[in-house]
Amino acid sequence: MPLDLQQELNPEQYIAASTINGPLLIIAGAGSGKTRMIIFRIAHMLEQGIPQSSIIALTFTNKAAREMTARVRELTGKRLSNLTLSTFHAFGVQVLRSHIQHLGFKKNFSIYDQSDKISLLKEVARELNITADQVDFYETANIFSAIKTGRSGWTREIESLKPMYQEYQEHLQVYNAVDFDDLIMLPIKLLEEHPEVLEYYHSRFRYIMVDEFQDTSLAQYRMMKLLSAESRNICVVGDDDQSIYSWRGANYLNIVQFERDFPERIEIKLEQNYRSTRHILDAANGLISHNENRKTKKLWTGIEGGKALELYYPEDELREADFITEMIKTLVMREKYRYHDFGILVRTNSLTAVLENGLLAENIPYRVSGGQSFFQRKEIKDVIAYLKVIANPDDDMNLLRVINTPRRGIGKTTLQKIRSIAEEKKYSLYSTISALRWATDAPITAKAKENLEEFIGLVEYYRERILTGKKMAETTRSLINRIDYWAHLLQEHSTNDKVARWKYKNVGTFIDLFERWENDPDNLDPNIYTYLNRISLITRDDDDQDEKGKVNLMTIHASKGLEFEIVFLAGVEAHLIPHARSVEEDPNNLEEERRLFYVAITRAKQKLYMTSCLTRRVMREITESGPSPFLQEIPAELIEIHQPEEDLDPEEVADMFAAMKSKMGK
DNA sequence: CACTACACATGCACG
DNA sequence: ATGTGTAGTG
Repeated sequence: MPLDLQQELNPEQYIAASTINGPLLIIAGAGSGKTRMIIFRIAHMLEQGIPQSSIIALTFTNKAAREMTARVRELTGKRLSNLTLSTFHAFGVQVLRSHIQHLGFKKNFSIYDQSDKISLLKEVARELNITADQVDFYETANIFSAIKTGRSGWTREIESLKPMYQEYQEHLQVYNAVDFDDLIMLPIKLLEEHPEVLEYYHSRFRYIMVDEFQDTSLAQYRMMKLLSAESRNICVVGDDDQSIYSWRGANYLNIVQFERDFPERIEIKLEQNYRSTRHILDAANGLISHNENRKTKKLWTGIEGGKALELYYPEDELREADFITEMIKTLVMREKYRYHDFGILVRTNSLTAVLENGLLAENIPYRVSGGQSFFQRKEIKDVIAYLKVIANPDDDMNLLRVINTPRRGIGKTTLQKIRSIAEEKKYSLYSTISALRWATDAPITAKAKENLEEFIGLVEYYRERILTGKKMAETTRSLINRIDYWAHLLQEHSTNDKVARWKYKNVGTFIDLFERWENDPDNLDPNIYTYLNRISLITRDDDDQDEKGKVNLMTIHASKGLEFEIVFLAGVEAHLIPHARSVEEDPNNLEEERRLFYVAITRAKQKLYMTSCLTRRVMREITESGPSPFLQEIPAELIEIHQPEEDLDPEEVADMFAAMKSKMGK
């Protein structure tokens, strides 16, 4: 049955979905049916006879990519093995897998995440005799990222970090490892410096789409521009008002740049909102109109009426949690809402703990997104580190992680000696150790040498088996037994074997996941490299078990793209939103903070409750808290304000104090 | 020389 | 709560 685009879409969506040639800029407001339009656009292209292999659609998260693939498959009923629908980073990995040898890396390269990166920086600092109190590694990592992606250059104040940067880059090369920024920058390098690579991608991808365009970085923009240089069939979809990732390099000015680079573009605005009531939308419009750097647009909705927004002033964060849980219970009971109809949004992750406690105390089922991802857990990272060393023995960071996990009698002194040899010869640790086996004058004790040989033997034995690509999960299980990881956990948590058991269970779950992936018939290329690349790209918001029947607790950032019948926005306070640190860093961030508030409001379909605490405990200290200045930018008639109770007599204060104390005690 | 226990500081806004 | 650095032990 052919698609009837005109029937399925509104007039603007229809033009957006049916215009497939030439550059196209789509400004899609919150809740305007953007994803649906994209799905139909892809389906329409396929129906027009464009081969799957010519289409590439780039998204921001794996989750979005997965959902879109599923929906296109559903709509077209086609198998989509040749359609490229992935994140920029996953596409980058794909490019590197095929062409990285041009850049002096081997195909079995490791991908370093933020924590690997920081370990490497520490290692580099050690070698340059820089101590931890001289540099902030976290900050340095961010500076290096900005340098690498071309967001900033070497200014005088950071010039002293230059040797460290060079050393960092050299180490990556020796370890045959790339960091997250390299996943974008190295493909750009390949496209720019190797004409045959550029030609290959030009002839392959004739139709390019980019979703969440407002969140693309300068580097990603360059990549996408390179890809579309020849065909000029480039469609970008975004909303400048929802650009909230500038700290990760996102630059909504790419929208302006696009208009310059593609003057022949067609521009379409999707302004009908299908999500929220008038009240909510008017509040959002009122707020965002205070931003100066934006494309003018006016969202409208056909959903009339609705209720006013409500603002409460709880005494402190414990009362805030009480208020929210009470309200949820009441609404579930009286108005037959389900738990999954509620979203509780916060500006920072640290605010979730108290709210979580409140939900727990009231037996309200909930799920938190964010926090540590499964793959970031220590015990999982240990197993992954073994696999990474097996896949790429030159990967020093992961080798250092596993060489003494569990303890095998290879201590500081021995390692220090090997490190200095490795550094001198510009070898990886693994090759240094391997070479040491034959050396008669090795400057290490016989015992240490024996231990090292045993370790190398272990890696080699498992490497051989894993690289066959058969029964990899089973082999991993055997490895975990062989090193007696269970004993290691027990010893590490000698006071609390519950923790040890829990962690061991996680390891089991990880291997089961690996096994399922390995045996998936849709998986065309089950080998250790593709698996490691895949899990390196998984981020925290990617768990797709969208559990029904649970209240959703998350940061505003994590809520982008989601919607809830009822939204609670907690901590609507002066130093939290706009976040003090953000504005302090750069006053221009104020507009981004406002966009963040805008995103929060527009998640709500029917009702928005906001809470602003009078006092809040931040790291031991109780601080006074004022309401967020953004509240005044929402038209007053849209908000119902519940003033705090004032002039408490001393007795009441004492009672409150006691109540607070007893709460904190549990 | 490896390993343990203990003191001590940090907690890194958002992925 | 967590990691990191250090002094003491076998």
